[in-house]
Amino acid sequence: MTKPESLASLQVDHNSYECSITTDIAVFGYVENRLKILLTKRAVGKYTDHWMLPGGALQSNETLKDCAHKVLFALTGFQEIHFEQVRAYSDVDRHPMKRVITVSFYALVQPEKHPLILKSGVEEIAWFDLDKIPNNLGFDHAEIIKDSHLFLKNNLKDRLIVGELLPEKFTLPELQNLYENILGLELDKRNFRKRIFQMDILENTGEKKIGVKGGPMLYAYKEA
Amino acid sequence: MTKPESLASLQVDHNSYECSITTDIAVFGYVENRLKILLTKRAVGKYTDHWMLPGGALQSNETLKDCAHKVLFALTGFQEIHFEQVRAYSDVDRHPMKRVITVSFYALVQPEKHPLILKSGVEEIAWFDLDKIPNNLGFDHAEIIKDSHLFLKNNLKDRLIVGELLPEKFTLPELQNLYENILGLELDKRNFRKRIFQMDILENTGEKKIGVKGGPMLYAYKEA
DNA sequence: CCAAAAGTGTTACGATTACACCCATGT
DNA sequence: ACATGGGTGTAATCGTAACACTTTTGG
Repeated sequence: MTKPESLASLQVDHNSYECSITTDIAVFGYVENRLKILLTKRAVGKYTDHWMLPGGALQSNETLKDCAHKVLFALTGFQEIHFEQVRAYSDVDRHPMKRVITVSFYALVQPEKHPLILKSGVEEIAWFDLDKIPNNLGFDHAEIIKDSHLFLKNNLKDRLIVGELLPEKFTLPELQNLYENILGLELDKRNFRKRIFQMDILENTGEKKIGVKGGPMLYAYKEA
Repeated sequence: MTKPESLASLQVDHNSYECSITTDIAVFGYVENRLKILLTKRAVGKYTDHWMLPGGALQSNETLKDCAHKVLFALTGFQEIHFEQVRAYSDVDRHPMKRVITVSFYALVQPEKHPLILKSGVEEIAWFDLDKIPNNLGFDHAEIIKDSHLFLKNNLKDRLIVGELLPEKFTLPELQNLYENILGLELDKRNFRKRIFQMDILENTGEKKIGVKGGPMLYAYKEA
């Protein structure tokens, strides 16, 4: 015999338990030859004196991805960013005020294209080196960052989703340094070039980057 | 100037929008030398005449994983199953009655250890061959199954998480067949054995499986 | 002109693939 | 006894990793 009340609770109806949902976004950027993550201090709420990921509440008329777009725009002004869902976090006590479940996303942006401005409700905003993250982040955001970084690493193995992190035209040493930053290891120059060229995704622009010794060629992603 | 109302809505407080949450579970099993998935027909609710994944509503005092355990136990009696989170689904109209977000999990079980019984609230329950899934599943469960199967395939590449799908002692041809079913391709017998033995995770029990021609050796996962 | 960084090929190694016969068992 | 499936090794190929010098440019 199964308890009838436990079965009733399985079913979604108008009396079902409901819960607030947020999205938190791990935005990675590549600044000063280092992979960074975007953190904010918020003007209101519980964790006003803690750095945390941009994040905010889901509304009734939007998907989680919509919500991520909205939230990031409201807190940073960033628009037309590509997101990938990472996972959901549901510890009962993860939010100090009430039960809140969060779904995390990651995004890759070029900081040069997206200057940091203080939107209202945001007290501070800054890029943090991945190994210099404050150790008193709000909520479970340290764990979310760890998971998102791992996700990014794993995605790098297969595809080359790094486009968003670099300017339109970039040099191969810049791309290699980015890979090394994401993966946290050093790569052989010649083998790296071989691999990238084999992928057949870059186009030599014919231009050289000036102001850099050696005069490296500038590449861009192929059309089509 | 940012609109103040959009910012207010970001913050989680006592007036925040709340929404029902469910977990749906893709339970894979290995029956009659085929990889299968467990589907149910429910006695109540919107989709009574559709097959669907076991799933149910999150309560206030449980994590998503807790919920998955509870739901699967209530609908099948299965206990002590290992779950992995796959992803969240949040289309606004994915549930016909009201807004419901679901987080999917996958699990691997041995059907022999978990005979199918009809628990109350369940009208039918059965293992379905992955390529013979009814085409009118409830909700977005077809998509969830597709994603979960992909997740399983990808996990197989690295680790050997297949333990739960086989009895304690099994033969190498059985293991190979399982791999072939999950991956959907044929593997070379000798190369497969080489790979598995290199992993150094199996222990030869010294016994032979009887009732099978050729007299195959039985293996078990190593301790420690 | 010197220092610093970019660019370029080849070889060695390990991993993966392809492939065919004998042996053990159940019927 | 025979048919069915289990078990075994080697050679060829491919992908990956190791490695040093020349060229270009800025200072």
